[in-house]
Amino acid sequence: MVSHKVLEFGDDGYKLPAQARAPRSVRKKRIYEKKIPGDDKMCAIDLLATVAGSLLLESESSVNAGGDKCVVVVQNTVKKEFPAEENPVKALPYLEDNLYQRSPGPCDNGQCGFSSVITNPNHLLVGDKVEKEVEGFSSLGGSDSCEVRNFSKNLNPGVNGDVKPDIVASIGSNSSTEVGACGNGDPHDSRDDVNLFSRNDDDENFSGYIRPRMTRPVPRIGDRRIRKILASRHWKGDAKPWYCSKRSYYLHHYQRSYPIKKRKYFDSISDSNSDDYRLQGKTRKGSRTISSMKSRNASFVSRDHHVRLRIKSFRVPELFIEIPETATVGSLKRMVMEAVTTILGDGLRVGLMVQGKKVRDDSKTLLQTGISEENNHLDSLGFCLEPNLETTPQPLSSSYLSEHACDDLTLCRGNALDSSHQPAAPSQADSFGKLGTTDHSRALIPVVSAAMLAPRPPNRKFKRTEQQLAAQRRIRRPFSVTEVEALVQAVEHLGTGRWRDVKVRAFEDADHRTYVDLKDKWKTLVHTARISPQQRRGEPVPQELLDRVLKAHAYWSQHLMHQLQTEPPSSQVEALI
DNA sequence: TTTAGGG
DNA sequence: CCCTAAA
Repeated sequence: MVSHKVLEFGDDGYKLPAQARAPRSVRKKRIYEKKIPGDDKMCAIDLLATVAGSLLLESESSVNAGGDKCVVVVQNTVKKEFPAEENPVKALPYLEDNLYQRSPGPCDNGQCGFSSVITNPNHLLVGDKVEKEVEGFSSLGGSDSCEVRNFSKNLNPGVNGDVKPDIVASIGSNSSTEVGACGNGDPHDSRDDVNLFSRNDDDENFSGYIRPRMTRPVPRIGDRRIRKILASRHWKGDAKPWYCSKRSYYLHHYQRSYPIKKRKYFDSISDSNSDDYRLQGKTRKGSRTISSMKSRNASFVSRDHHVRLRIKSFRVPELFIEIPETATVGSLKRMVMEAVTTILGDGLRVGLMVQGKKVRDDSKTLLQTGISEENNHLDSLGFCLEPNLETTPQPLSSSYLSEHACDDLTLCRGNALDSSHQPAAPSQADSFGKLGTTDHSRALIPVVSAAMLAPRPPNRKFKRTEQQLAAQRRIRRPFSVTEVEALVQAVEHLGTGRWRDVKVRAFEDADHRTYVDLKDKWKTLVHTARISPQQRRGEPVPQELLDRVLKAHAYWSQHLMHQLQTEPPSSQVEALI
């Protein structure tokens, strides 16, 4: 028999219902062993999404909050509040700063992730199509729902030219797999930020957002966990959302930025990408801080009532790959690629959570939803990426991708490269702007855009679904006579209603046998014992064992009462046997 | 998370 | 083995 190695990538801390999604291997650990602290945070495939929202209150000038990889700007622009001819002009400087005035950052290995730009339809903040977009919005009748306009902007220092779509996965000690964006985490571009950094992180739960990250290469495969398991699911598409827990809050006042970061569930993550999120268990305090700051600075309230959010990096969920030891490295790579591609290509949609509740009504305004600087709901805002299981094809033609996505790309690039629009810090623009733009960002945009915007090719989808099913299904593992013996013995003692105990008692070390498996096996054993030997299939089970099965089954059928209590007296068990 | 049952 | 309603 060929043994398999199950490579486990990633641990986002996003948890799915164990029984529903978690790979059996993981599930088993969680259920029976419970030995690994934090293991419960493992999620199966759950894709991605680490999202951090950051609130930015209005600021006249640029805010170089960019300390991290991804930037998402959401603006709840309302038409009447923002005359078409005015908004873009105002917004542009800000955005440009945020998106492009970044240091190349620690992406020295050239592996940058992507960031997202979310903006109102009438408020395309990037690119030379602003006016057009605004006009278009006007005709939309003031829809204020946000939509993803572009999805990816990362800085790739020093690299020019075409770069193929690339996904960077960082595999850390925490098994975090992340489509990371990096390379824009440099603080140099903001003096105010520097001040922030001088601040003690332990103080007030602040963490200098723009603190330079350690230049650790994103992909770290060295300490990934490799668990040898006989069976494990590959990964499974699921409707469960991958909630994001990372959040960052930024309050910007004039030229200052006051990054406030909070972190709720990712304390265990040690990846450098998350270094600046270390605010263990201080979420509440952080919120208070925000409030106090707001009260102290009335001007924090945006004149334009914009809500600015920052979403940092979307993660690729944990991947589980089962592959024979004899497989080639190449095949392993292909498997990983396939898994990642499947995740990204299977269609994603953005979910929004406000105060723990999902906001499904896309027509609501941010104000109505409570996403506003005027209230405290900001600290409970979260985005998540979830699989788009809709069967209905999205109204986007396939050409959308090839054209519009590229347009967006072009927009980003063009703007990014053009530093002349950046009044706030031209020098910085010169320093990093030209370097940092695009290549990598561009690399990821197509992928992500495709995932976000493109309709899934029906045929391909179907095919993949089948593939997934095949990949998900655990391999069949017929019970050996030895196993049957162990099962029968355990049931004789414990009864037929305590499969968990049976598991612990007799199959503790059999990772691939869940209590459900044992229950199922018992069921088939009983059935097998009742049918004629001619009708039985598979490896024959000794009649002696089948007899015990029937005997035990009969016994426990008569002792359901006791079953819940304790084992029957050994004498009875003896008699039973 | 487990159990209990149908698929 | 899978999927899930229930507890």
